[in-house]
Amino acid sequence: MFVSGTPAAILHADLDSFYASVEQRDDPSLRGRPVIVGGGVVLAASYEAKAFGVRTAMGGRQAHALCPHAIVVPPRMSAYSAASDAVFEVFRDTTPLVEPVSVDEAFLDVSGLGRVSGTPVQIGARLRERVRDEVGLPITVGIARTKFLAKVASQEAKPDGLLLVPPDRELAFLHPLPVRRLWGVGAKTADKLRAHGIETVADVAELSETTLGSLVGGAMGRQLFALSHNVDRRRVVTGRRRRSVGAQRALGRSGSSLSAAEIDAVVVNLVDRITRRMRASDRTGRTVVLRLRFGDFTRVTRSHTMARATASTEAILAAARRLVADAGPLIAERGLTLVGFAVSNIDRDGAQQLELPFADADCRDSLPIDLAIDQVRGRYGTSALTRGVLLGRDPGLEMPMLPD
DNA sequence: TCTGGGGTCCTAGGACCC
DNA sequence: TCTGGGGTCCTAGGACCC
Repeated sequence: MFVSGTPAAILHADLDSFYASVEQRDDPSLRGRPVIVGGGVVLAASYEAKAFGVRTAMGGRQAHALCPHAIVVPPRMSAYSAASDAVFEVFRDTTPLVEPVSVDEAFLDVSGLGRVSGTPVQIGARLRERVRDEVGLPITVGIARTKFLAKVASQEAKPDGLLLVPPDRELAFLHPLPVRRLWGVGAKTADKLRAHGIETVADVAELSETTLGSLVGGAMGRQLFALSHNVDRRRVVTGRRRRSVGAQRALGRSGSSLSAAEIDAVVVNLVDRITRRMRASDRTGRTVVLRLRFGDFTRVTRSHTMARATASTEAILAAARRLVADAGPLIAERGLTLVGFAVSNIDRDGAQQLELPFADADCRDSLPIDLAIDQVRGRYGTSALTRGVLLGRDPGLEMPMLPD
């Protein structure tokens, strides 16, 4: 039996109106005034703008109607990226157990830091002070025993707040909340639940797992059942690997009139951006996904899986062009308003390439580990997998034992 | 409400294999 | 000639998140 001296304590740290706060930090004339970052669409709004009903992802025209005196500034992505790095430095200085959620948000496991750093509330308060003093940004911290409760706590505490959910108050805190607060419940699922008279977390908690599953699908049903009963066993995990790398470009109304050559130029640019990022982060991928949005705002995806993982612009561009060519009739028929690509099936071990210790020429190629396993299995049978040792950049790595 | 850019995960059907 | 069950991979779409 595992006995821990201190109860689990998880912090959810979430920067407030991140992009807009960076703009207000860097330009004092924007402080205290409604600020909108973005042009056609609101990327971020300061709390002064939010007070007028302006929301993230809202169209620019609507935002202007709600708050005509707002100051609209173009996004400065590199400034946000630098600010994010500085904030994450404070996070990692607080505890090594940091799980990034996005540029402006992370979970921190501070269980067991008690003797060194104080109570979770003291740690959270100090974190907020440091981010304000050292980076100049407001940040909200939610503290609880689980990730889900910590996240809900930070949402409740915004802006610029700190909220602890005490272990003996968890259900009282959770049950009155609207279903939208449950992780994974968006507009569609909330509508579905409302149609059955389910409005709050307490309502969800009255249903059986089977009933929930029949309403919203198996996996979602299990998740809602667990969360509504305050069961969340997810750990704070560090070093999570990205599973896809993508880029997209909205073309506006003029997109429909683009020539094939103009579309190709966009395709080349997108693929170039993606493959640069893949090489910079030492990653390779096997599946190229094309994303299209049309004049009527319907969307489709098309994908192609290559024989081996790569970060080569040439190889990925060739696959990308083929996908676009195959979608030609659809594009001609419906008119294009957005084109994007993602490369997924990212090598599980990053860009680690391994050589097989077998004689065949094409088996001596450098292969991603997954593909190497497939090749060995196909060529020599499963038993070879338990004997072999792979050679390559990591010479000591043993072949994984497979269940069969 | 007239819609950006970056991601994650789940579902479901078909092909293929044993 | 007709047939079962289990598994993996690929493709496409959808919902959701920040």
